[in-house]
Amino acid sequence: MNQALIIEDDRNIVELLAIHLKDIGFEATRAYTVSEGMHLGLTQTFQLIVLDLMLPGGEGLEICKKIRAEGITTPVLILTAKSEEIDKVLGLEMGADDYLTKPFGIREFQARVKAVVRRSLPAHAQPHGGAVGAMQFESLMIEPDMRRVSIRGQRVELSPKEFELLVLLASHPGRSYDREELLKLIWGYDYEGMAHTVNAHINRLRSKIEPDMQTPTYILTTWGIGYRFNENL
Amino acid sequence: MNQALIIEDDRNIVELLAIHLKDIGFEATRAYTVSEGMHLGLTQTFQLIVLDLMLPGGEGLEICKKIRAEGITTPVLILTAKSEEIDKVLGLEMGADDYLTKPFGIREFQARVKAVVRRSLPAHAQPHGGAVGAMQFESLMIEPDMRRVSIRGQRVELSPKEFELLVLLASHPGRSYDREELLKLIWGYDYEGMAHTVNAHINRLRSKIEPDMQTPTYILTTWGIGYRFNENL
DNA sequence: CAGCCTTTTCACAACCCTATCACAAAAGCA
DNA sequence: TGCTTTTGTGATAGGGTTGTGAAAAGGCTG
Repeated sequence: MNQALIIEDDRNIVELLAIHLKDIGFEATRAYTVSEGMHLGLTQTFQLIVLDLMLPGGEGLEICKKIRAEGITTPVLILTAKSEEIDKVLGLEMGADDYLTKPFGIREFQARVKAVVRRSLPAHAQPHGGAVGAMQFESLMIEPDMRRVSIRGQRVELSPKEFELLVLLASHPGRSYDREELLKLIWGYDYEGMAHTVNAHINRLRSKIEPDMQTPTYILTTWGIGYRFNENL
Repeated sequence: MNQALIIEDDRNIVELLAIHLKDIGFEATRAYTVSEGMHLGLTQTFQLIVLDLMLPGGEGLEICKKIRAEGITTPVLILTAKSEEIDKVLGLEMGADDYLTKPFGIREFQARVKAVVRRSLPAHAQPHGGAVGAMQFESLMIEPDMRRVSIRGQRVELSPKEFELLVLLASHPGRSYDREELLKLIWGYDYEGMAHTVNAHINRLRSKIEPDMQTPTYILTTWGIGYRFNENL
């Protein structure tokens, strides 16, 4: 399994990241301070480093700089608070590969991790470009790469949230997600909204893709829990 | 598949180039130093060499010179920082076929690669006349090779950015590109401008090719994401 | 079958995103 | 160099999306 180094002082976030890194094939090593992170980063080998910029006891960027100075090319994904957007430039100049502003959605985190890691691999190890990951269920076609959803070849206009919900659910047919989980995954790990919001979005999504709203074909309700994508298609 | 040699010390750029060379049919061999590059360039056969001028441990141009001295005619595409424009003359005199200043847009990189490689092939291997790869959508005709766009046979004058945007979008109808992606592809891999800039260009482009600005025919908006070319034409 | 809890549906205000215009800076050209 | 075109960005108006309340409908439990 791939090794990831998380350098972040907020333990809740560390565990959250660790869990979702595991989903996509990473085992996480944890560092809660700059010195810890620096030490681990220089002495062990990782396929990914996740680095919080705002760390007590030192500027997070120093780690990035130092690691690059040592000739280590491990992809680095930087986490930064919203107000520090200026650091984007700085981060990329220091050798970071991508950055994410808090609070971010877990799905976006996973997507960015996959992207930077993919870039770090040699070209011949790349999965083929184009329509990778297209999914079809009866007359519903989902093409995440093109950001297109169509029914019987006819494109359906989905809002960002609707699209993300559909892709997430359709990626794991039969698995039920409760509303809190969906909020974490799509809205962000510390989103302060009501779970009820998810209902409204599912409702709007269904109205766009379901032939019959009374008896949904694709997005089913797991009563008392949340929603799932129909696994019998 | 064609073989390309990339000689460049920044690994991020190397991988970026490798990925996009693959798009246009090249398999990349990587060299991170002058000596590596020199050795590979002299001992293996490539259909393309991409060479960074600013390499640690030696003048990049030496590689070019040496290779040409050995009678190797592989097309060489030179990468150079903006301030070193003087080197253009020098590079071309040393036997380079084209050059590109950093940061460059991925699309431009691909276009230049295609151009130098095409020039290096014998005349009978050339694709036929100018209209190769022309695209027509209703009354809109796009001829990338001739850098010409026309509506009902009437030529439309597009600025460089407008033209590139149109060709890129029209090359993948139905696929949505977000603004950041367009900036990367057309403006350059580390362009630091605002995504909002894309809006302005799309707006100007539309005003030149769309019959009705209120309901665009060709360039559609993917709300919350970016733009796409109409796939139903 | 009644009561309670969950989900669905609808409406709407606040918010965010896009379209558009204007203008200054930058780049290209003569 | 001076002129023209292109380009980047701010400001603003308009439109779509989103979050939430409230009521209706549906399912579970005793």
